[in-house]
Amino acid sequence: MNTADLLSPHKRERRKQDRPGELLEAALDLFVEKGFAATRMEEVAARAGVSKGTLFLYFPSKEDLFKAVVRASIIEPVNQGAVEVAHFQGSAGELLEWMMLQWWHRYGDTKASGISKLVMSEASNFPDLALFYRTEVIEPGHALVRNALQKGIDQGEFRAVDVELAVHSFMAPLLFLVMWKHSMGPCCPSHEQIDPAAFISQHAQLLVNGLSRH
Amino acid sequence: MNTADLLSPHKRERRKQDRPGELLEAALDLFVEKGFAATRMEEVAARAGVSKGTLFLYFPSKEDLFKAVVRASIIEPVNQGAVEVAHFQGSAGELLEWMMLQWWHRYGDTKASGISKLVMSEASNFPDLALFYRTEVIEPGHALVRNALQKGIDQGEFRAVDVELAVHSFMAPLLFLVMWKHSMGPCCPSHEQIDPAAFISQHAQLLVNGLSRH
Amino acid sequence: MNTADLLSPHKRERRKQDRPGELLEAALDLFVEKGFAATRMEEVAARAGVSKGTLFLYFPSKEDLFKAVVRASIIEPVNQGAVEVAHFQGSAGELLEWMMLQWWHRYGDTKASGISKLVMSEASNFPDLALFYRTEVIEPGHALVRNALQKGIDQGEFRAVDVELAVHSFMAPLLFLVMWKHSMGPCCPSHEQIDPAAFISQHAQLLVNGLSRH
Amino acid sequence: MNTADLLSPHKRERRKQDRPGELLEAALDLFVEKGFAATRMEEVAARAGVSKGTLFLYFPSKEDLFKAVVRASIIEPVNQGAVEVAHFQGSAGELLEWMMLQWWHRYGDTKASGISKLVMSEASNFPDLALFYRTEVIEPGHALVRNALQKGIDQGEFRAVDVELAVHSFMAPLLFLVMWKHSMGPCCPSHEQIDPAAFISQHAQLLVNGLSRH
DNA sequence: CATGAATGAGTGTTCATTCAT
DNA sequence: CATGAATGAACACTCATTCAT
Repeated sequence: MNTADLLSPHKRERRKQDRPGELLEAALDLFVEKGFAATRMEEVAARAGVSKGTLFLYFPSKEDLFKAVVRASIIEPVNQGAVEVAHFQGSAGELLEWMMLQWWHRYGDTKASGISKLVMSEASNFPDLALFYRTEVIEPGHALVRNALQKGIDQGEFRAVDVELAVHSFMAPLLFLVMWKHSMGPCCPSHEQIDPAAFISQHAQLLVNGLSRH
Repeated sequence: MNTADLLSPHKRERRKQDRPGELLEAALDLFVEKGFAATRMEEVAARAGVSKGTLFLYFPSKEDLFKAVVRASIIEPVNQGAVEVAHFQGSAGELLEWMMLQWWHRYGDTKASGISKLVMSEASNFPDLALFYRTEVIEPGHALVRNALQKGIDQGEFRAVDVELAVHSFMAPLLFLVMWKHSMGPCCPSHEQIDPAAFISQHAQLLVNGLSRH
Repeated sequence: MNTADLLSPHKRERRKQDRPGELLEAALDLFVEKGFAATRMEEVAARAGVSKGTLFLYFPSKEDLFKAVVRASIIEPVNQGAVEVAHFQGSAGELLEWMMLQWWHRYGDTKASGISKLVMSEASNFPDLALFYRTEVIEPGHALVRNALQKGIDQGEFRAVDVELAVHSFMAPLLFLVMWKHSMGPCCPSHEQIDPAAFISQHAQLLVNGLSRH
Repeated sequence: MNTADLLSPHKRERRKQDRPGELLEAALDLFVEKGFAATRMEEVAARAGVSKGTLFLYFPSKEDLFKAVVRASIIEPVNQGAVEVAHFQGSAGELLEWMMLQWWHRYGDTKASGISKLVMSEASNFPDLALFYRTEVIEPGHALVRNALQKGIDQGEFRAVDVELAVHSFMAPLLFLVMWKHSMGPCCPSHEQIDPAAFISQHAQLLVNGLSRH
């Protein structure tokens, strides 16, 4: 046992405990990059530095691995978001712009956003996954936006638009950015790339402006 | 020879000319429904009522078939759109709302829109297809929107926003609708479905309102 | 009908009569070049300028075509040889050398020699063809050589060697040349090519010299 | 664990190490018997007692398997030959006859000689294999014969013939025997079979006699 | 727990052969 | 007779999954 081992004891043991996480990490990368079908179990195992057999020790099938990846990658960010929104100080318009930018920085600009692309891409082949995603991610997310909008309307800051539809007006550009980033983005020359922060800012201002009584 | 034969002579010959179209139709259905990888060539052939060999007679490989489906399904709507826009009479704001609704009725609400979802889902596996799609579909489409926006700005109807970003604000909800329709949509209970026309109308009005000088 | 047609009347008709020959010609080329399995019926038809269906009109199967090619390409040269040998004037040694050179110029150096390579390559898959080849080609050929050798022995020009074995000593280099020409030859740099005439000459002289009483 | 296991421990492991050899053995049999195209991978696997997948675990494609068979079957005999020739005592004539007989017993009369027939049959479809064969097999073999001939000439035992051509005079009957054995041989009645040793002996003597100064 | 050799069902693709026109 | 569109059996190759070690 050398110095390094002394400084980080139980190295091997910690490794073992992280196994599932490392496998999910590797799988997320590959699923996002190549889609479900084009991702080979052996490649996932190789990227995680284990053998093919070990991967099946933790996840009984490719489909299970896929679902586990989606479930594991999704839950955390959503909960975080709810907490932070609660502490926001400012007008409803400011809140909405802030939420969109936060969403991008905390999730959209993250590797984890790849699973949104994944779910949208593969939902028709995995209906139960789509259901899970809607329940755990979309609904809570929509609720946050819905509340902010409703607050703006109730306070007389916004006009009395259809809140449900307005929610989608706020989510659409975010999901669009995510899809773009994971599909067409890599194929575009740099001068045609979208600047996410600038786009979100302007889009939010257009919407807030459009919503506002004048 | 019976009456039917007299009315449609050369049954086999007529069949032959329609083959490519019938095959592309069947392939579109299946690709949209199950994605590229999960679609089997034999199933495509079967749905078109021919044998596996016949399919390969017209398309030398699965990838070629896929690309042909994309090209065939997309080129028509794009060209149509450009023509119709040219004849529109009205303000820039009215034009934009009209364009969005038209896009939905002519393309988004059509089976063909499934290939937009397909391309976004599979772009990373078919880089050349992504390039084609960007060049032949996205760019022309963006140009139409860009012109409408610029006209509105030039005429003093709109504020001087970043046109490039505003283009995405107009496209995002349309692509979002398409993705939703082909992924989450089928899993949602009817009362949570999005009413596309209503959503587009309100979104367009929010944007136009947000863009307008007051 | 134009002048050309007047000069060569029945052009189409003559064409029809030659069909089998043209098909066999095309098939010979391809079989020799690529072997039985790698030759596609469609390619044979294309080279002969007819459709695939027409080819099957004349030869009921690929195997039949192959056998017909072999049979057609073989019979002629052998008969020719026998006639010419009968008129040769000179010693047994001179006759043998002359026969070998003639064999090369009349057959080995000809496209038709490709079928010898073919037969040797594919004999195990077409036993009946091997039998036919042995009966129609090898036996008559051997008989000519055998006679020449026996004559030399009877006349006291040659020593009393085993004639049957000596026949093979005369044939081996010729068949070797044919195989070489159709297999390794095309892959060899020119400076390593064998000069057939020089080789045959020296080989014949070595054999005749070795056979001779001194 | 029983006695058998103690005597041959790690049964599976031993199996694994032998796999490539067993597969090459099975493939050699079938390639020689049926040619490259007519040999099915599944049959090779079956003959080696493994599944189709296992075969592809060791050889990535049919072509690779074929090339591996050629290399494995040929390299050994060639190296062996070179060593043995170095120890030969006797005249150049005796050496040449001995070399021919050795070639037959060590290689020609062996299953491995089937690949010489294979290479000649398939060379045009596998140009790189032909190159390999020429470099690794033909050239070294020719060098041995060339040296023996040159030695005989230098020592005054042989006349000053063209050595390069004489080399072919020695190789031709050997290759002829191999081709015969694998093509026409099996179709011939026993009384027409060639006695290889007798044929080689007489051919060698004819050549040596023909080469000698008298 | 971990390994990696082995499996075999599944799929894209080819091509000899048929037959309606 | 000639055509060429259509067929479907056959085969190379892949990869998720298993299991003896």
